[in-house]
Amino acid sequence: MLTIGQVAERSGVPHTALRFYEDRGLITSVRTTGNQRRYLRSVLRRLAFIRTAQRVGLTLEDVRDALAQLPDNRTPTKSDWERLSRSWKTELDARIDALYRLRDRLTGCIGCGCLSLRSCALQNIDDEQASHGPGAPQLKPVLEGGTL
Amino acid sequence: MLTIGQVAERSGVPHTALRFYEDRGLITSVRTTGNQRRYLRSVLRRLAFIRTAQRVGLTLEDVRDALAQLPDNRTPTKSDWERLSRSWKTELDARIDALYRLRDRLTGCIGCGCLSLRSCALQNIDDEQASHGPGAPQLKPVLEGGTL
DNA sequence: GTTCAACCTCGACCAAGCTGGAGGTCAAGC
DNA sequence: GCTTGACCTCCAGCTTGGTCGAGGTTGAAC
Repeated sequence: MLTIGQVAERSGVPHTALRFYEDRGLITSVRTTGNQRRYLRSVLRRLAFIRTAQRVGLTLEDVRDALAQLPDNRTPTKSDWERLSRSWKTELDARIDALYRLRDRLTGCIGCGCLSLRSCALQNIDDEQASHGPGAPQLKPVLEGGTL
Repeated sequence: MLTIGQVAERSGVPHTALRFYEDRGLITSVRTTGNQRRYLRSVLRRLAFIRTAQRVGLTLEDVRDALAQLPDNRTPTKSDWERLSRSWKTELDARIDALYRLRDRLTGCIGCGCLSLRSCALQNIDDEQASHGPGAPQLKPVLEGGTL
């Protein structure tokens, strides 16, 4: 069993954040008779998961919901993992796609020579939209990644 | 030139957010003699860029810094684009990698059968760490995506 | 020339994701 | 048994990324 200080040191997550995560139900601890927190080593894995997920733009609520699917005090079954994985895969795939589009639009734009606002496809997205006729909102699909 | 209402409708970005973005220097407008905002159509492209970037976890400050590299009132040169692209590519690549690892750990875990805490690699990351000896913090590389 | 939706500013407020301090307790070492 | 650093519980405050409402102005249409 690890103290909060040991977990903070090993995980690189400040003790203040550890209490905050516990408060929000992302991690759990047991208490000593003197009311101090003690953590299972498995909390380090959860913390790695949490921080990675956060770094790629998922909220703590997303993470909490995902982790809630994993049992705390029994061995996770195959279907535990399947449920967690299924629910995340779609979201992660969508984010990966969005990143690719963002990156490729940028690097692609170098390739195109991009010396003019008039001749660059990236520059002229909204002109294309305008040419579809006035009035109807056309940006939504763009925002979803269609033609950024 | 578009009014704030037209931009809001076409982009799907609330007018409150548009003023907020302008305040933070992410977009610009010109004013009518009566002090109302008018936008170039190119603001729609910027908004698409902003929302996509946000969705994948970049901050408005990241976006502002990137967009600041693009000239507002002249045609961007090839080197304008190269600079923007270079500075983002590394960051985007890193985020894409992190997402892949997160996703593959999850889906990979289904494949492994994962019926036991003892036999699952994902479950045992921290045990491996512990086996490197006590004391030294080992999670940082995990957090960076090394072994989640 | 009046109407009225759409616009303006400004400041309060919100939620998420924390940090830091005050004031007090625990526990391992001397 | 006393010290001292690590721990505890509040709770206030910070930053980011906005929203909402009050109170006033603009401008296109009738």
